[in-house]
Amino acid sequence: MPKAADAVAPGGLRASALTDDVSFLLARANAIALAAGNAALAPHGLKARSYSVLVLAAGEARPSQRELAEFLRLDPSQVVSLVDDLQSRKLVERRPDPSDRRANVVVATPAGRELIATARESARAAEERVHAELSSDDRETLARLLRTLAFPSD
Amino acid sequence: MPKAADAVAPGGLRASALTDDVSFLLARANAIALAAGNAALAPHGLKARSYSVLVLAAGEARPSQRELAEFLRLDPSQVVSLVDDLQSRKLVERRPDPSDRRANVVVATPAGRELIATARESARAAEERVHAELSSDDRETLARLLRTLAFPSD
DNA sequence: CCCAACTGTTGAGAAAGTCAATCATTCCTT
DNA sequence: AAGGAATGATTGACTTTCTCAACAGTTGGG
Repeated sequence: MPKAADAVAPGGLRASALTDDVSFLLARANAIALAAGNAALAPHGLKARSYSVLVLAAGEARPSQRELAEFLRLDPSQVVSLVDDLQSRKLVERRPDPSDRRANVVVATPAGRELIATARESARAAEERVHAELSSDDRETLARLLRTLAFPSD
Repeated sequence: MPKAADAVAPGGLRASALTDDVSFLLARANAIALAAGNAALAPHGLKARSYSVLVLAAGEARPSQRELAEFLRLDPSQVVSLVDDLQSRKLVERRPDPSDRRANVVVATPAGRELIATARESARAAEERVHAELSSDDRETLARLLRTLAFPSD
């Protein structure tokens, strides 16, 4: 049994109760990944948030703002300013949803798709750095497990 | 009744590019776990942040504020107000580090330990709800994989 | 014995999150 | 078909959290 006071200082907290707490590990891993992602996206004038919106707007799904809010777990008002910003930079357009005139469909412009293409590279490189110590199998199972947490009741 | 086109709308984003992005899954899973944790801790007058500090202060490690900041990935000034708050509620004490008079060691009071004992139950119950769809093995491997992300270079 | 580096603290400003109110539209009920 | 309830987007106010720079006291190496 190692004395409490011994290996305490530099990594002493590593043996703490929180190290077994999945929520804490989730928070810390997320903080690291987020910082790396934001740093990698900054040269493109994006953050993780705006990058996510842009990716979704460039996809097939034609999401409304409410759907973006739900998917990204943001307040609808946050989506407003996120889309405002992207739209003012001509990366994204608000189109009226033909089937519901209350809703806006958010679609990436050609410029937006162009930016995504290059930004995605930076994002991928950053993620690669963060996951450097995980095998390809590990990454796959991690993605699977996180998916069941992120989207319950499957 | 949903129309045919709505098959895309509600869950349409689930097939999006982000669903394979581990960083995004990390962010969303964390948001869910954090919300559940904060809700569960609120009745005890705690949030995830203050709970973490209290748990670490109640452990063996006798952390300094700088160590808390590093471990929790917070700015040192955030730790100041976090500890200020807990100290004002007599849950935690600042003790001068005998080996370095610049540093404070943060230690839980008996009242703090008492609170942790009950709060931990709520936290554990909340985590149980979040992880309901994961097997015990899955939780173990998830913890292991997250640990290598959260604490690189092991 | 200095000087650079480090700890905790304060304060200011930016960013992010929360919440209620409003308008236009749609859905439901009768 | 008309009414009212519910929904999507937006605004604005407010709180919380983040980020930084500056500063005093302390430490340790050259």
